Amino acid sequence: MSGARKPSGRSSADEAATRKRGRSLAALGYIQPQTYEELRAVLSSGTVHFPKRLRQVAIFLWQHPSEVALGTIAQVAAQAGVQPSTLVRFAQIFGYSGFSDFQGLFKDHVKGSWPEGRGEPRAEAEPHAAMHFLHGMVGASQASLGRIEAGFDIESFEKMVATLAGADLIYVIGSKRAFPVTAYLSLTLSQQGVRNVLVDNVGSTALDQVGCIGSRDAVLAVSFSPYNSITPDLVAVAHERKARILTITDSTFSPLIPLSESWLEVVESDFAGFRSLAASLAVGMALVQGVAARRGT
Amino acid sequence: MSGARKPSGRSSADEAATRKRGRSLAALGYIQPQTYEELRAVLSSGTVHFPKRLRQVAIFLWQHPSEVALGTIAQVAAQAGVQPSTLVRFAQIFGYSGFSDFQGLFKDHVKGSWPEGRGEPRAEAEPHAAMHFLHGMVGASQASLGRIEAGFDIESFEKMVATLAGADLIYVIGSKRAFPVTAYLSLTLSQQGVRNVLVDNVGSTALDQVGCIGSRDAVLAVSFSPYNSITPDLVAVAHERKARILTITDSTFSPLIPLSESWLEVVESDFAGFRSLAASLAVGMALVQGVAARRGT
DNA sequence: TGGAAATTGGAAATCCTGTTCGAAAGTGGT
DNA sequence: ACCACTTTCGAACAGGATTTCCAATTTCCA
Repeated sequence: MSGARKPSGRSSADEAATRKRGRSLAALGYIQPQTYEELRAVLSSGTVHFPKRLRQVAIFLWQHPSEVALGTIAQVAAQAGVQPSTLVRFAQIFGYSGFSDFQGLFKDHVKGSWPEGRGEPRAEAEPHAAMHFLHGMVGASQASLGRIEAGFDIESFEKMVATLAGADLIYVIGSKRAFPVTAYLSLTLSQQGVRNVLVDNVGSTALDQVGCIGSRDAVLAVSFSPYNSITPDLVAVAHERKARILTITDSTFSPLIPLSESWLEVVESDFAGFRSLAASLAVGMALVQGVAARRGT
Repeated sequence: MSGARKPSGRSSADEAATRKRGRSLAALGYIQPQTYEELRAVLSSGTVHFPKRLRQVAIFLWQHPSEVALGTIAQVAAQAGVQPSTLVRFAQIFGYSGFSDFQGLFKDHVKGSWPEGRGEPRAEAEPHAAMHFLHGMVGASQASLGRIEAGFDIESFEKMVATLAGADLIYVIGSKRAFPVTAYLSLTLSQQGVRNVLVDNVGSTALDQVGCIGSRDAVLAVSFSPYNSITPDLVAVAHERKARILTITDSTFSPLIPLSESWLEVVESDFAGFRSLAASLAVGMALVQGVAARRGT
């Protein structure tokens, strides 16, 4: 619906609005912005002096484009602190027949900025394509980080620290995307003087390594979906050998959870299919610090 | 907004659906995914075998999340090539009362991945000591990320992408703290179909590996201070063999810079001696994406 | 300060969307 | 080949969302 603007309805509504309002804002000669960037340009030009409520709307549109794109008129109005009809009026000032039409601008923008994971790797049309992706990646990382602290399971965290600190030897396990995390965990643990084994499967010796795990050892496993790596297998072996399993994973569906004594959920955002590791690393560092602090005493 | 799912409505609808469908798909025990990542985890787990139309839906959801978030049910159905009611059924299988509820998942995801004026810098007091370090680590990561975009050297970035895209084979080099970064770089490059060699020095074969570098190859080196690792040596060898050297490092004093054709400075913050890798990873991902985009044509 | 014009708030009316339901078409097993 | 069951389709219905309209309020100018 909203994606396709109907030219017929627009022009008639436009005329009607202009006729009725006489020399009001609509007559100031704003042409209908055809893209989100055009709209931003108009809003930021500063030449427009809106009355109070409409200014409020403009500010909200500026600051929360995604809310506008995703929400219904009622939701947007509530968040902006205005009446739904005010939004419609705002849209009409810019020559649109109504809010839905106007909203299409925002939807298109969000859609366009959202590189679909699908086939066509659109040739970078814009010169700032590189910056845009970097920005998106930074945004994904920050989103991941921002989610950590809300609803963080401190209890599990404390239990994990205690178990790790009490363990004889710590095995750190993770493959594919999780491997960078485990590599850094292992490095920092060693730097803190905490003995550990990074199960990296070099030489395909991982199974033999975990075959040596004893009941006084702990396993720190990191695993993300899809859970098709060897990590679940390795952890299963460790579990059979009565090691204490501690897991960092990204959903409650992880096959590691039933095997784990404690676990933490860390959800990473992605941008265009490239996933952040920022949150997992931060949580991991916190674990290492906690363990080092306990051991150090 | 739609983000707030109504628990009351959900449970009753859930029960009703389960009762009616008997031992159909809905009874297989899928719990309602609460986040988009969880949903992806389920879909990618491969354990689910949908009938034809529903599989079609699953594939479309996977490939076009933004269309789902922004469109109406009719638009989504048309693009996916199914009936609107099929989408409703799909949503109900996962325990949602209908499509609107289900769509909220996608809206939240798009909103979350959208770098937007994040609201108020919530200044909640730390209720717990363990949280303090986590908070510090998150802060360090965010500080690192925040510094990237200011003063980012787009020109160098573009040159690096061009060189990498034109290279015959890419050698990725990094030790110690930089290793997690290079490991992830190598992984994502491979996933994008870009051939590369991760010089990990397993078996102390790194020098022999770089001894094979040719003049049409490129080296992507990541190095942080103190520069006392093996990385400068390896890069020096590569430089002698006329390979094109590209560097990500954390200061202009890095010994790699004189050897490099282009370089990027990425400064990471630390907290209590634990250094973030968030910025380096974000920049690295951007590089990979750029290379994949160029090669993809 | 008075009055006219512009702006705003709110409710009613309309349009459209999402959901439900029964029938038809597939599918697999005996 | 038949039967039971699942899946898909399409239309009717219900509910919400958007728009319109008018009264109330505010602003601005004389």
